[in-house]
Amino acid sequence: MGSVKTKRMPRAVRERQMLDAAVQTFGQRGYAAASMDEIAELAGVSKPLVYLYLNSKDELFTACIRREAAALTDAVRAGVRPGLGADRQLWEGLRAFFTHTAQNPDGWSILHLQARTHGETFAAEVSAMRKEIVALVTRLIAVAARDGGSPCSNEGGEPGDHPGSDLPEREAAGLAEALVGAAESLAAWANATPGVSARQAATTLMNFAWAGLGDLMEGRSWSPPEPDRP
Amino acid sequence: MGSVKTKRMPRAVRERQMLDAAVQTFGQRGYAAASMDEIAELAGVSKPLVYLYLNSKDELFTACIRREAAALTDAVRAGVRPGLGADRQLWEGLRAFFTHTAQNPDGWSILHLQARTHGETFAAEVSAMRKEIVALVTRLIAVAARDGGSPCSNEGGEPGDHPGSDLPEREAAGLAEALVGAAESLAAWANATPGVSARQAATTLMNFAWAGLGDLMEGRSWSPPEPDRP
Amino acid sequence: MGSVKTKRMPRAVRERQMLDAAVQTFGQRGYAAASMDEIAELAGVSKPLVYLYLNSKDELFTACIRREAAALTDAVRAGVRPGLGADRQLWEGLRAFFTHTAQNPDGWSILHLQARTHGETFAAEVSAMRKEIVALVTRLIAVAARDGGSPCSNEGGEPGDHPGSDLPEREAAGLAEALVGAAESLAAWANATPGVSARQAATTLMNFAWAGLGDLMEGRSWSPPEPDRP
Amino acid sequence: MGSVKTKRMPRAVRERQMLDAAVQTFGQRGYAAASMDEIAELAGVSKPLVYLYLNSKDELFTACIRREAAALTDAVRAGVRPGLGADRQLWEGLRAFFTHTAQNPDGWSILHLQARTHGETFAAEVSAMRKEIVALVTRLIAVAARDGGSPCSNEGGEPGDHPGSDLPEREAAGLAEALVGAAESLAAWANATPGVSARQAATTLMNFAWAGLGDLMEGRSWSPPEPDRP
DNA sequence: AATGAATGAGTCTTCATTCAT
DNA sequence: GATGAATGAAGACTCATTCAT
Repeated sequence: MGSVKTKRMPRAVRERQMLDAAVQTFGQRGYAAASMDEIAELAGVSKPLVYLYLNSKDELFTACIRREAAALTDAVRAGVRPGLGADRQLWEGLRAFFTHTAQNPDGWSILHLQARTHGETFAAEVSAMRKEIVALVTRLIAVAARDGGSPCSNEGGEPGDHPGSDLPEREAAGLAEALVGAAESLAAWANATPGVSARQAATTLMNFAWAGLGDLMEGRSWSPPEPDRP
Repeated sequence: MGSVKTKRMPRAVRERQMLDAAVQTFGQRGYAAASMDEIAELAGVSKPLVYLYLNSKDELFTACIRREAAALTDAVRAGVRPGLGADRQLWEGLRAFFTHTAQNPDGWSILHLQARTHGETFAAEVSAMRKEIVALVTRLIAVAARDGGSPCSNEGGEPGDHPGSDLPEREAAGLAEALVGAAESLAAWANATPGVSARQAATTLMNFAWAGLGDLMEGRSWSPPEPDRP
Repeated sequence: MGSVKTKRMPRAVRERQMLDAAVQTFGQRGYAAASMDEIAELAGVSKPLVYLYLNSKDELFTACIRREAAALTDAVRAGVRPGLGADRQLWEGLRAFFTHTAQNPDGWSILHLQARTHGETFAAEVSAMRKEIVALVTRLIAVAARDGGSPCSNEGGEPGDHPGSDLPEREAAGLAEALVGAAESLAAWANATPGVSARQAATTLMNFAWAGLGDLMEGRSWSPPEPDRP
Repeated sequence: MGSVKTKRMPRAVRERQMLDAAVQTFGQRGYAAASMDEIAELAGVSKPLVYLYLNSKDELFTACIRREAAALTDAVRAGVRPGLGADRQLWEGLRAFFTHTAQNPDGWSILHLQARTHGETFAAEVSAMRKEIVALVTRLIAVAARDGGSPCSNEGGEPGDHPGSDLPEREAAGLAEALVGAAESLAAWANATPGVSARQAATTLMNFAWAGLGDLMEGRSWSPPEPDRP
């Protein structure tokens, strides 16, 4: 059904078809609710062939996760070119992220939702990728903080203008985590809200985040009220 | 096993035991992987009784979602008391959120992960709650924008200082979405990182978000570079 | 089919029915060729019930082996009453053995054939039983050897007549092994040859074995020709 | 893997390789548990080739049985040379038997265990071979009985010494059956017990059997006690 | 109010077997 | 002479769900 039932194709091609079908099915139904029968039919293949090539439901799912994770990180990394200023890098990275997730909703569902809900093994697989991205963002934030790059400016900012407040390690990690979380959430929102483009989602997030980061680095920070009983 | 097998308890009590067991099981295993057998055993009841009271797996899951959603929104709303300044309201809301999710990891897992991965019906249930919270946050943002509340200040800010730039409807929604997403992400991070308290998570998020919102309302916004080909 | 489909029976009864059906099916088809479907149907039960009570094909098979092994050893031991002379004991044991195997061909098939051909685990289960019987026979032989019981006589033999040649340990074990093997083989033969009763099979084996043992103990033994090069 | 993958070999050779692989696999795993995949891989051939040469799993198994049965009977017959005395013939036959089974454990497993547990068709195949051997032994016993060969003597015995009690047909058959069964059992025992050679196994059995036969032929026979009610 | 007994339907997985080249 | 590609059929096992008591 999923594709014209052409027989006798080289293994590599068939394997790709199967992964495509699997990503779609897992992404829409979830790991447990997806049946191997359904995947096989969608791939235009008999079930035994799926097993011959991919061994088990577990391995098939893992293969999906790996493929989609690689595709996503590749896309993001392709955006973040080291030559640019920190804000520009972040902007491009976000844009790549929103574009990719918008174009691969099933893959994104696998990474963002499905893999996290079905056993530590799968979750760990995604965790690795997420950590990589969080680290990348953390680095960008740290660079911005060091350069003191007035992040409100569009340009990279003349380095050395302000010394930049060295953000504590964990603080930066927390910020990166928040930013990535915000991005993940916006991705879903953008996909679900008609008329919101990847560009717009990225802009919203940049506005939200970069200004806050700027203030932070310049020492203007929000501090909580006295802990309950003064 | 789950509890001492006391016979003949009033229905309300039994029902609570079942929901407790169900939340725990669904939260940890996921909807599909959780078995009615396991839930019944954990509740210390026979399976037919679970069906007698809650009719089906679907309804049981829905009941869990509703209960946990109500508990979470109640907790958050209890924090956000209308009398305070917008920033203080946001701060208290976030603190309540992080505290509640830290204390109810299984319930949070159901709302954040499980319900979203198993069919539109369940997702819609959570969506309703989420929208409520996003609306609440959107309102806070709008208020701050109108009041022009320099959100950097700890206090509500003297209203009327600046007129406040009316944020476009969708922009506000996007920001709220981002903020909620960031909060969700930080909740997981705080739960998983030893030594990060609900207070700290809330502070991090306030720092991240409030300044950005402030800049935004004062017209200082980040704008994207020329769309590739001018 | 196997029995009138009466519903709602106490667990113990149903379990017996299942074991009966399993012994019959495993005994006739072999472990691998027997299907759980077939067993369930023969037992007049649905497959899930078989799994509920007996957990898995492996455990079901093991349960069959244990039950049949116990039944066989019980039968043999009931025959071999310690009060009698060694030859009489052997005779009664053999008769019990041939009688039991003739009446329980499926059980005997499981012990003698099926269990030995499907994995060490099952084989070990039977091995234990077989060792027990071989030990019992070995003991009888040793007693006869000590008493010097002229085994040709019908009576227990006046003990002390001849001192009896202490057979070497391994020699006795080999003899016992041979005797048990001969018995096993004769059991099949008796079952397959119409008109051969358990009594006759036992008599044939006693004639075959007892005299040889007697000669052996009295020192008259057959010795092999010169090893190859005369 | 099973052998260096040399291409384009004459059919006879390939067929032998396949049978070798099949005997090994069937012997160790049993008919049902052995997979054609495994056999093909072990033979270093693709599966279709196995089918091209041997048609089906059934036929392949049958071919194994036939080959191994022929090898075993050939070996035994080569030992039993008609010129010798009956006891010597038996001795040589047994020695050949134990030697061959020790050297071809997989083939022996097929004949002794596997073929008997998987359907009448296969069992019949082995049965034929077994009958041949039992007949051979029966003949030896009959000859010994006629010659009155005091079977305790090492030599053929002077014919005509005692007239020899004509053993009833069935009696002889039963004895032969017992002897063959004992041999089969001892073969397994010898294979499993380190330090027991084919020679020793044969000696043990000769001691066990020949003396008994001797007594029998000289009229000294064991007779059962009165049938229950004296 | 509560449960032991029971099952229909479906899922993952494997295997003997065949084409097309 | 030989194989990579492919499948129909079947089997072990599980689960949500219901009776009869």
